[in-house]
Amino acid sequence: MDETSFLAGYDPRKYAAVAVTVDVVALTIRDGRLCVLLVERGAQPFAGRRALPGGFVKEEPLNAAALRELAEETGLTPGAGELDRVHLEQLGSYGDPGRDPRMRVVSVAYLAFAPSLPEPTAGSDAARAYWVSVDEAKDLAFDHDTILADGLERARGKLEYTPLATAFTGPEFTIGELRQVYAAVWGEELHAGNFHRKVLSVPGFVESTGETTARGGERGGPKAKLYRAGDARLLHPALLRPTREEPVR
Amino acid sequence: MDETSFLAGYDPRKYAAVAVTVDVVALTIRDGRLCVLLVERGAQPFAGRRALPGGFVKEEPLNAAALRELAEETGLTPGAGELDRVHLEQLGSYGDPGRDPRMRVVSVAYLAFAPSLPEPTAGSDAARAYWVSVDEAKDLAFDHDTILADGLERARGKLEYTPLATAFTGPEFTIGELRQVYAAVWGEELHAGNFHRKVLSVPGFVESTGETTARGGERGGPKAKLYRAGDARLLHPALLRPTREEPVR
DNA sequence: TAGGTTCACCTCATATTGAGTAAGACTCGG
DNA sequence: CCGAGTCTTACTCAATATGAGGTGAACCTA
Repeated sequence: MDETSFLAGYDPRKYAAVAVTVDVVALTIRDGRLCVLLVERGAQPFAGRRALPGGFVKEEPLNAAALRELAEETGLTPGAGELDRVHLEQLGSYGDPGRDPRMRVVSVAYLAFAPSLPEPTAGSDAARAYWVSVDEAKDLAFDHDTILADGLERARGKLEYTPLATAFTGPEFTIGELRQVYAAVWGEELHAGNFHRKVLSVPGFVESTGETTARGGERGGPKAKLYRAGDARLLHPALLRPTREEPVR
Repeated sequence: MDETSFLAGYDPRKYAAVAVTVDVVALTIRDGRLCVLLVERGAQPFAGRRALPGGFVKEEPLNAAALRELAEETGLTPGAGELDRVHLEQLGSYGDPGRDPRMRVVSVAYLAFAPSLPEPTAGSDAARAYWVSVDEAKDLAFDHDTILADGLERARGKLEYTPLATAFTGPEFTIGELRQVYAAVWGEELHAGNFHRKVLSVPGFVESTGETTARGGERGGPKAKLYRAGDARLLHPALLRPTREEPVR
């Protein structure tokens, strides 16, 4: 059988007993705290419970579906530049039978890093969406607790060996702001002097704009130099998390 | 319409035009070369082309589907212990429209590390499967070239910060054998003295059995001490690849 | 037995890190 | 306007990790 006649007699519906969705772990930093975008579910199952934003994949690539869902829930429009600075990467797929009580659903999870975005405005799909500190994001619907935990662990690791912390800041930032991103994601303070030395010593991590902030910090301190993201895609050597005591056994 | 209302009263057979498969990048080391398990496709599309082993997901978890496909293609039986030492992890999902000419197929790719396994025996499903040096694994069906490349990059990275190199060896191994695993996966020789020092200095990487090999190496040299895998799940500090010259920009 | 190979150590120079100190520049509250 | 407190930036110093190379003895094959 040649390929043409094979395709002609092929019935896709024969195999399709599985639905494919995308779920998005969208992270941002608000007031120095790492936050995740959640939606309130309106219908069964898990009605009233919070969940990660997501939905069915249409005739589009998987990452396009994730970006579309993110745009719909935040009320921001892709293509208008608002989501250009969002970093999006695939996290993994979750497809255990029974993870959705109605049918077999395989969900492709995505991880997004966003600069501080506005609170989703009412009046749209996004009305049910809001940012929640990751510490308070528990008891989510489906297996979204697991997906969120995996996303957080991935994010923490990514900050070690990639310059993606800059995806959480504005286009220009100070070393202190960058340090606060690391502190929020890792959940611990960093030694300011060593961090400063390290960031400037890794080639391609940041580049100076030659400018400084117009004012000092809110609580004092001198004007800080401004930087923008460099062209490195990997940090070498990496910026390792402070002593995780013993390595995971 | 949100996910919930969409799913209510949903008949998957009626609408779903998407199928879910698993594909497996199974790696092993044969004669000092990193090899991947490929199958020869017998049916359209891509009949006669080589492809990664894989197939449709049944009523089972995704990782179980991957292990089942691996077992079917190698002729080994899960549960009989032969596949117990195989490390299996999810690599990622590939779902671009058009990647399969028949219909929308989302494939969840898995990465497997196996000790040197026998050549798949004829007479079974596995008759069409064989190990191929990764250097010669090109022009695969579907987007399997991309999946393989992603798997190789993941494997190379995993060796840096996890003790998974031991998944390529037998239960007991010498430091030299372990070094050859790294050399095969990374594609470059390592400094024997420094490697030896490093492996023994990382807590939990390997533990001594107190035994030595019965004979020296085939080409000379003293009997080597034997080790088994330790209980660490992460290497700290990591065992970094030799200078990748400039970091990836 | 000769020659080459490998293992298990070792040294030494250089990088990198964690911790602490310090000089100024700046803010805010009084 | 003053003083207390904050923050940036830069420095030192010790401990640790890495890259390169060397040594002696065990062991193989020829």
